[in-house]
Amino acid sequence: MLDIQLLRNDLAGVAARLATRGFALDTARFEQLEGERKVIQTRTQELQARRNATSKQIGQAKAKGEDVSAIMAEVANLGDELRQMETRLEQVQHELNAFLSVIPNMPHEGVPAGKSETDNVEVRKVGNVPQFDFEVKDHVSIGEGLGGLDFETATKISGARFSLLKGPLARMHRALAQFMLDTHTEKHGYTETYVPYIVNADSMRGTGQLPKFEEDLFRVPRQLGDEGETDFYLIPTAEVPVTNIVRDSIVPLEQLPLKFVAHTPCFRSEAGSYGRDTRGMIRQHQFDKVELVQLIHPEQSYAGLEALLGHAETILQQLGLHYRVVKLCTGDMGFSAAMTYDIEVWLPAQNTYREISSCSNFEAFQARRMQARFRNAQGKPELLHTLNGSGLAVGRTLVAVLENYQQSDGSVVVPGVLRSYMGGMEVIRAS
RNA sequence: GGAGAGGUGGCAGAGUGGUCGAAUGUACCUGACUCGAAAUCAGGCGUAGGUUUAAGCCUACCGUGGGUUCGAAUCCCACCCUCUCCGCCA
Repeated sequence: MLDIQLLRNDLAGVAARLATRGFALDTARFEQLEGERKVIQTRTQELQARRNATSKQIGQAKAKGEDVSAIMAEVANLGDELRQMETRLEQVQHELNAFLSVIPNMPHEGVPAGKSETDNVEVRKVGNVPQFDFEVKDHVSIGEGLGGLDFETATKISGARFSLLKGPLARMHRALAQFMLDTHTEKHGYTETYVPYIVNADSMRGTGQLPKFEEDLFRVPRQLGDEGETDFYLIPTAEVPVTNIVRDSIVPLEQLPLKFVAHTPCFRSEAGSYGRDTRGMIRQHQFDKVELVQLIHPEQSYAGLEALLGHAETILQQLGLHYRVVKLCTGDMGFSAAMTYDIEVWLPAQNTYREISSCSNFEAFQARRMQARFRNAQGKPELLHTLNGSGLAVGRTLVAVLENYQQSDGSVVVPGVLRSYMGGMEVIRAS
């Protein structure tokens, strides 16, 4: 959510910056709602003040045993108008809130302007494109050849866009997650967390998945008595439960930055992605991810983003995988982000780079929705900045390892850093 | 699932219809005393919003939402959460 004060003070400026990411801000609508709000709120508060003063008089008069019927008659007339005004004010504020909550974040000045992913800017390439002296297979062929990847059975059990891992591949999947967690906690100073995978709507609103992107989520209905039926949601990323740790709270200055890492499954409906990445485990309804989250002082958030990006990159470097970092352009960024870097790993079978991590600074956008604050040097509560990034997507990392470490005989070499997590196994061969 | 207790400021804890945004204690800040500290004394100390050049004035907030009333922390209803005991359970 943007700061409403910013819209009041510099509506044209906000509209201009939002336009760079392809969002047309309805300034006329805002001005109309704001104007209405102003008039109604002032009037409402005026009436409330009068009611309060009069009621106080009644109390005092009664205490002295005086007759209060005259004052009572006076205040009786107030009631109707006040009720009307209060109702109207509530409506207008709801409308304003709904209007604000679907406005995306403003891109940081350092974000390149552009319309789509073709306008993203490559920041760096790390490592080299691996060369093969045989025809490379994709991870599906490799995995099925090894007897460890079984989409047919997964489809029987659940349906499309699910996968089933067995044997050494399942173990490598676990090894990857362990390796990532250990690296981030031991080398990068993150606190490991175990969090709920099912969350309430408030948490989804806090990080910006709701109200705009409900169709991307899996919703879990629950019955609570007759009326109070509130639905749960499966998390689409650990960003949601982890960032919401600080929702509605004030963090002491000396505790910043808070750095959390969590390994969770992620659930996405993938509505609207029919026909895309249907082969393999690139795009699934359920996948594991190790997520990095930082809750940080506003002055440090951009330095923090670079650091967090580096933490994610470390994993790929340790695994010996070639990748590149791209800075997303204004038109390609997610709803809540002010700046985003994607890390794209090289997949030889597709002869291209594929996203394996996305690291963003949300500035105060999420914090404002969540009322996540810290106590600044002056002792006043101030909004935090929030950062998060994948460190990394486990399923896609497994894909990258299978494809980049394949050998001509169909076996796969286990990267050195994973071997201790796999009982010393050096090569995965067909059983 | 059954029975009971409870949710008030950073914390503890009063307050059961009127001057209560809320006693008191504690923590914290400022000042006095002191060489300094402790103790003591005095003062200050919630959040959000509106309005104003500003000082200020005003509004809302006592788990959440509704209701009764001229007036609600206080009364009524629903819900959420916490705790205790019993049952069940990984």
